[in-house]
Amino acid sequence: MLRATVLDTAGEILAREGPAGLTMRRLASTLGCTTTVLYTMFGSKQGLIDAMYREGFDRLTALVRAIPTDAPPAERLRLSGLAYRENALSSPQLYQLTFGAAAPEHTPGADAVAAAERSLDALVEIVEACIGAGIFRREDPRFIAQVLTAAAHGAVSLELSHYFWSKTEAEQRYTTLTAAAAQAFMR
Amino acid sequence: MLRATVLDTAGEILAREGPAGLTMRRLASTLGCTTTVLYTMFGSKQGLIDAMYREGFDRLTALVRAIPTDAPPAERLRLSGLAYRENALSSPQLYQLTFGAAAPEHTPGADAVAAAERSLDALVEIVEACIGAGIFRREDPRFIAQVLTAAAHGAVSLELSHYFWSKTEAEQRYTTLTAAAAQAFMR
DNA sequence: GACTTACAATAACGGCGTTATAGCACAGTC
DNA sequence: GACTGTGCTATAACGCCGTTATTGTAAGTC
Repeated sequence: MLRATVLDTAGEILAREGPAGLTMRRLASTLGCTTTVLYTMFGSKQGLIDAMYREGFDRLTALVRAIPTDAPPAERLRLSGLAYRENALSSPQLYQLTFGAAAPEHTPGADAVAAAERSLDALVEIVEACIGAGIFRREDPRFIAQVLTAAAHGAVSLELSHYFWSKTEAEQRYTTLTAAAAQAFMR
Repeated sequence: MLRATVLDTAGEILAREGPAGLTMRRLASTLGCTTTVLYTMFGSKQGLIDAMYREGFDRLTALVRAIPTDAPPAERLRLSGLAYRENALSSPQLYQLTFGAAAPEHTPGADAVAAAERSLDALVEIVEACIGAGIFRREDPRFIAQVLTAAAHGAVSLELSHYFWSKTEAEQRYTTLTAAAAQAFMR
């Protein structure tokens, strides 16, 4: 039983039926195996969620890293903002998992935290490029990246809360807020 | 058995032991009653969560409404931003409940949605005052309030995610982001 | 006094995370 | 070839969960 297969199937169940549908028994029966296998592979359900965590962050990291580094810094920043939202909307359940909304009590392990850090690092590099190009003021790039992430997360998170406000203005709210956050650091 | 007593106790359990500790059986035994009472009172666990939802939003609404309306609009806006964060930090579990992080799958009922709307309305009024005072441009006050809320939520939500980044800069991130969001609508 | 209501106690249903037990198949090693 | 470990299987159990049904009791209302 390949680890990647298990994680893929878990992701499918999560996307199709939500967090409550993702149980160890259900995952095992979908895979055609027993729960024992899952417990030897991940240790616990928390271990499984942790692994999905990692995958969710790694996916975002890959998207941001796919932006050509030779593009103008402002364009890289814009594209990373779009990538963040598109990634979240394309697999909302996984997104809510990575940001604690789908698995409260979780307390991610060291691996998951490291994956989250790596995802932030990708944005930090772009922020540094913007500072180098004179777009941003010379401030702590990590702090800037955190504020930008908070802006993106706030808009996307409320957009995904599926009962809040009209959908039609969601994109406008997102671009307005992320642009406002970036503007705050421009010289 | 008073409804308010039940909700208070549920809130205490939630705050003390987190979402996983809040079970119907546990709540009943803490109250010294049987689960039957809870089910006749709330219909289901979802009904109970819905009621807590309402309470969480009503609390925020009350805090914002407590800001004196004769204060300068800019000051009212600043105070409402502080109130939002303080309310979230004072009862983080309830905050995460109201914003879907502690009870995924929930799909709040009409009452809960109405309470959320009322909470937004309180901010809309302040935004309107800011427009009237010439601080904000003449745009849809509801849209402005939504973007401001998204900014506040994004910063607080990541602050509460308890594994993300350093705590020490949390306040600075919050004020920076909310100020940036407000700045975007100033003339 | 009859009737409704709110509660109590008890028990059950199926599902959950998790663990234990026991057995089977195949790899590598001596 | 025998031995050992490893990965899997099947089965079952523990205690918890949300939820419901049954039965009974006490208080308040008409």
